Amino acid sequence: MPADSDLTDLEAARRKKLEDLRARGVDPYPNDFAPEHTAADVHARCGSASQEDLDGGADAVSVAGRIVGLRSFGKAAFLHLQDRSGKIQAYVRKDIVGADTFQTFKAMDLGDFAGVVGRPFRTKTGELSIEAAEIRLLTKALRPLPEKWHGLTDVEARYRQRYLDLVANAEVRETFRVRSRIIDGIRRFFTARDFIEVETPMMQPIPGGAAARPFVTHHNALGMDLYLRIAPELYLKRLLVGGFDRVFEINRNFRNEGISVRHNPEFTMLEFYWAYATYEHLIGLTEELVVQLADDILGTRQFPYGEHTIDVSPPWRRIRIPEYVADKAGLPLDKILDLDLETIRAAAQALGVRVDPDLEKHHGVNAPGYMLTEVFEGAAEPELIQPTFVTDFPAAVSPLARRSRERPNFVDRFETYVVGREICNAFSELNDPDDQRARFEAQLAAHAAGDAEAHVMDEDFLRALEHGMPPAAGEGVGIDRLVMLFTNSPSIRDVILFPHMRAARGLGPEIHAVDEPSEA
RNA sequence: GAGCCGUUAGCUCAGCCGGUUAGAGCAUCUGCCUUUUAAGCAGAGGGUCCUGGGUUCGAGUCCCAGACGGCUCACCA
Repeated sequence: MPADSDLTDLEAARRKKLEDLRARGVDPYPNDFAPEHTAADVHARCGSASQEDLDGGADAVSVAGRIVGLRSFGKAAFLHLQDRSGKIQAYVRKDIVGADTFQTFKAMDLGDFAGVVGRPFRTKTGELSIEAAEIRLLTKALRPLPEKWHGLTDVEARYRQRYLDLVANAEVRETFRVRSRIIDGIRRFFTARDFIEVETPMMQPIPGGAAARPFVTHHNALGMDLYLRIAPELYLKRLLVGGFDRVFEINRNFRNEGISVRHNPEFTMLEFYWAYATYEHLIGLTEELVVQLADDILGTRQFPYGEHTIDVSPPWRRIRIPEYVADKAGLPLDKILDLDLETIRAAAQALGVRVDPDLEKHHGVNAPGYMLTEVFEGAAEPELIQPTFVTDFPAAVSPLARRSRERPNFVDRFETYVVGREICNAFSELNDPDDQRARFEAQLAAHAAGDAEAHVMDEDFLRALEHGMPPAAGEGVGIDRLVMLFTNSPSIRDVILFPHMRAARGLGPEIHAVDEPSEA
């Protein structure tokens, strides 16, 4: 217990009550009260009942929750209990519960957990309430709740002490309920289509499947470095080789990159692979998935996001990268399709897009493809507000995707954009092991030239492809961004319960690794 | 990583051009109060003004450095 001098007067008052309760033989932390109803149960059961109905003798209910409102008189009080379902008011009278219980009740504060047993009734203002025949202290809270009217608004405190944010802010609770329903809806969507859910390694000896910088950790017993995965792709494809020809995984990816309103170091991805399908099938499936989630969770296909109204009704708009750039820049499409560097450079100029000056150094012969993608993203992303499928990516930026039959410099791939953000990335999968090896080698060359995020060679993956991977299409969906969209949340931190922050002074980590990770 | 902005009581916030003992509401404590719902009435207590330097007769206020946070940009999904 902290020294008295370290306590605020609010904490000291609560500890005094704690000691007084113990002195009177009241356990401030019991675990023998089992509520039979939630607040919502009581409202559902009695919500339509009139005062006369209830006076006719309603059955007693028992509820438990945190005291989030308390209006106390001399010998009676009203309080609101909040549980997972919502709030219910209780009315406590000294002449009903008895002097001893009432004395215990007087030691309860805003923020304590309490259990109430009693019959529902209506107050004279009409609010459904429980007339307490019994009230129990279930947990004494030693620190006060945030202010009842303004709640907790300090963003730093909201993220660092999410538990207080959840207690104080109903819309935050709702956001995370929606998140849960989205993930549940995705599971049901895929299992209904005969996909099986799998879990592949989060710690990988070779970080593959995406272009990103990984976190490194170290396994002491094996004496080897492991990487937190940046994507599950190469493992899920191994499962296609193994005969699981419809698989999905919902799990975390980790990328050692910047933090922003759209980026958290760990984020949740849905990835799924569907054998004998193409990216065209995935376009239809993606529309179906999002529409079903919108119908089930929001009950509408038009909903607000910031200043926009998003409409997910299919079919969604489609844009082909070469056509878009040629058209916007007023340059010939055939030159773009040939990946003519000077034409693409002219397009960047015409569209006012600044391209990475190291592109050519890093990517060599692949540079035109990278540059075209940058030009497109720079020019188009801000206007991709309604759901849009962007197709015809250059093969150079898609080392795991199948080449387009009509446009061999391009691949059968799409990204889905909503509100200027990528939320899906999908393609027909490359299953030609020799082409895959050549693509890896181009990535290795880019890495050697200075691209820290280039893919690395994975010989076992190539060996698996040599055993034969069925033709397939695969897709990744950023769950956090989908939840942002559905909950009208401006920051990814609003949809991640415990987003990453710098260590707070005095509350930072005190554990240090015994074995330091070896130098990468 | 860069620029801009912020940090005052448990919470939400005032605090003017640098000038008495840093304020308010809620919360807390004491008293009264058996249908309130931001309950009410009367009184009281509560501060590392983010941290460390500096300027000044005097710093919450001005300057410098740092910590943490927000926004924008960069990287990226």
